[in-house]
Amino acid sequence: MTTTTLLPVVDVTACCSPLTRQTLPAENAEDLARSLKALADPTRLRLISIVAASEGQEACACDLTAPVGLSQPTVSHHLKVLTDAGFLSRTQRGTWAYFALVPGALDSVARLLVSA
Amino acid sequence: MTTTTLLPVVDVTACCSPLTRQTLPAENAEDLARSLKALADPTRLRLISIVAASEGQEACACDLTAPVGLSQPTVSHHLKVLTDAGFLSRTQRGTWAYFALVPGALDSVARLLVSA
DNA sequence: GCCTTATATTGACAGAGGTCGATATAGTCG
DNA sequence: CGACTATATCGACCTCTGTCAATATAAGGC
Repeated sequence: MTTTTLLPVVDVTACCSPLTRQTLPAENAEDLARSLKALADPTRLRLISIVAASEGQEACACDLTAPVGLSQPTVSHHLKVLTDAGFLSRTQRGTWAYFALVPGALDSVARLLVSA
Repeated sequence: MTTTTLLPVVDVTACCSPLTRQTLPAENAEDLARSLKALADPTRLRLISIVAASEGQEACACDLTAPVGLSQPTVSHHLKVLTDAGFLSRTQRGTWAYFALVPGALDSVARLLVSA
C-alpha cells in the first residue's frame, strides 16, 4: 500500500488564542485567514461534508466528482486546496486516491472562533 | 441616540447541522461559505479581534483605521462586509460610528465546523 | 510494451475582491 | 447657513481564484 499523507502546510493547531480574547497579531491573522479561505467555498464545504459522511471518514476521488457536478480537474483542484490547507489527507491505493478528514483540523479552526 | 442595528443578511444561527454530520445541501453550503468568506481576510479578522478586545466589545470606527494600517475607505469597506455578514453591529452616536461584536455570531459559525 | 482508466497539471478565461484616491454624505458646532 | 470632521460610496486598478478543455502523469491489465 502506497501511503502519501501530506504534512499540513498550515498547522492550525499551534496557532494562537481565540479571536475574541486579545488583539490578533498580523501574522496569526494571515494564517487563520489562509485556513478560512480554504474553507470558504461551497464546493469545498460539500467535499468535506461528503468525505466526513463516508465510511471511515474517507472517500475515493472517483466518487467525489459526480455529487458536486463539476469537472474532474476542478474537483481535483479543490481537493488539493483542502489537502494543502491540512483539512484532508490523501492516500493512494492502486489507481485510486482516497481523501480522508484530518482529525481535529476543523475543530482547531472552530476553536479559534469561539469566544469561550 | 440614533441606533442602526442591521439585521444580519446571513442568519448563520438557523442554518443546519454540523458539516461533518451529513452531506451539506448545496444551498446551505452557499450560506456557510458566504459567512466564512466574510471572515477569511486577515484585516477583517484583526478588526473583529480589536473590537472584541475593546471595552464592552465595542469600538469606534475612528480607532480602527490606524491599527490595521490601511486607508479609511478600505477599513470602512471591511467593516461593512462584517456588518452585512452579521458579525458586527453598527451604532451611530453623534458623528461617530461604533461597531460591536454580535453575540453568538462567531460561535454559530464555529459550531458548524466542529465534529462533535 | 500498449491500451485503458484514474488523477493531476497546464493554460486560458471570466468574475470576484482588496486597495486606493476622489468625492459624497451626514453630523456637530459656531 | 457655513466650516469642519467622521464615515460611506464611487470608480479604477490589479491580483486572486474558480472553472473548463486539453494534456500529462501514473497505475493496472492484457
